[in-house]
Amino acid sequence: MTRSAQGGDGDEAGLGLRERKKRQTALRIWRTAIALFTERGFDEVSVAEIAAAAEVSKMTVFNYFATKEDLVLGPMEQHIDEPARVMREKDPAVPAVAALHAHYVAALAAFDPATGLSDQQQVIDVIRLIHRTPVLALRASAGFDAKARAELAAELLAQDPEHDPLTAKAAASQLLGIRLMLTEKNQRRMLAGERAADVLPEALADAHRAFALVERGLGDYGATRP
Amino acid sequence: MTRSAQGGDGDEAGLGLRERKKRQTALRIWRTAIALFTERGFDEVSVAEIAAAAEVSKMTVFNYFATKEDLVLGPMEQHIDEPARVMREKDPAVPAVAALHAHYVAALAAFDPATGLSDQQQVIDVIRLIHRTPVLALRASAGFDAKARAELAAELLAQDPEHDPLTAKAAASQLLGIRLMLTEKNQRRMLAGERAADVLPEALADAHRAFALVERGLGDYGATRP
DNA sequence: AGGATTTTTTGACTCGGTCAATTCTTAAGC
DNA sequence: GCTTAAGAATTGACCGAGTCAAAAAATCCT
Repeated sequence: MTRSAQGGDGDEAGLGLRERKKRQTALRIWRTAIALFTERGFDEVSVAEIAAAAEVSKMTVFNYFATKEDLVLGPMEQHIDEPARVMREKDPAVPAVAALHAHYVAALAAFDPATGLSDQQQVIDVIRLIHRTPVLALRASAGFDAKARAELAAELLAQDPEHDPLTAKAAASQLLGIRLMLTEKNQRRMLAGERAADVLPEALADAHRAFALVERGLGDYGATRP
Repeated sequence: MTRSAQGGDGDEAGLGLRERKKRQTALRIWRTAIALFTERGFDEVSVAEIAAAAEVSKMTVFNYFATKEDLVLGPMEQHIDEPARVMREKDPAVPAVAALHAHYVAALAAFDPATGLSDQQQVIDVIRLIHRTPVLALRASAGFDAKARAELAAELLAQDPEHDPLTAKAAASQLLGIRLMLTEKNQRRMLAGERAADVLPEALADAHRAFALVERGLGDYGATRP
């Protein structure tokens, strides 16, 4: 438990042989799993097979990844707290919608995989896998959202205790719902084979429209206009 | 005896012996499962135990309920299409927010279990079970929401093809997000032991505030006001 | 190097869920 | 009323995910 305190998080520098091997093993297992999954589908590959292909025992796989699903979703869970972080670090004079809007647009422009825009084959493979596997789709959209929503709501409340908890949760729900929806649309287009750069313009326009909708409200949406 | 129409059982009139027995078996299994779950927890009861207690075989349980989770969540899945139905049947001049707002308020006033307000012990037991069991909570909030959102978005689009799909999905996401949040708050208060009638006033006030927020938008929520 | 610590492996186990074949029950035809 | 065909329910065997305890192998520290 003594974490040799030298060196930052810089990939593998000065980490000790044990630590380095652990990372290598984890990475090997993960790569093997993704390769097998993309080749034959999530449900058609057993953990035992992955273990064999990665030349470890089944238990070792579960040692590194709590569940079979985490083999696919694990790497994404680091992005969960992003919205809350954006709120925490923003200029207090900037409204919540504007801050998250700006952050999302910046992520789009940088082709951050978390927005769904990415030309990396591995990213696309994982996205396809999630979309093809109901149980993964469920945990991806729901599991994340629940945690992210709670954190964002907590952050909103912490910043402005004048607001009541219900409003904070409602705001968090709306803001994250939009994000999720935009990301899903981008992902669908990437899966359809488009290039990220080609999708970007409409993705930006979509983001503007969607965030504006949240900012100004639904109004009389859904009613026939005279 | 052609069609033995005797039997004032209401539900099961004129259904044939076989059909009646099936329903009885399903009901017996369900009741047994809920009883065992509430007594000892979802994860601490095996399907084999439920089968034994209900005096059927394990296979028969899976015959009536596709998965163990469905033993708890199954009965709720009928309410999924409610929002889409409300939209379909509403006066075209009424905005979407207003229609769903009104419908939710009416459901609250009627102590519809789907709103979280209910004094029935069995309903509360199931709610507690879901809140206590992560995997159930996930499927309850997420699995439903995904399907309901898709249906509502489709209905919004069908009614007014002028609107673009993205806006429809965003609207559906916001409207259902609010519903879910309000319901969760009600459920938490019921689990805390309050009576539905006592919770109702604040639940109504919450609903008004939350739907108003969706109607008018977040605006500059989260920014420090001068 | 050598002992301590941690990781990996092994093998056995539980539980959810599926499958195929068999038995039992019910509905219907004679 | 008896037989027969259709469906349920059961049985038992099976698979995969995930857990556990203890043995075995690797790494770390002095």
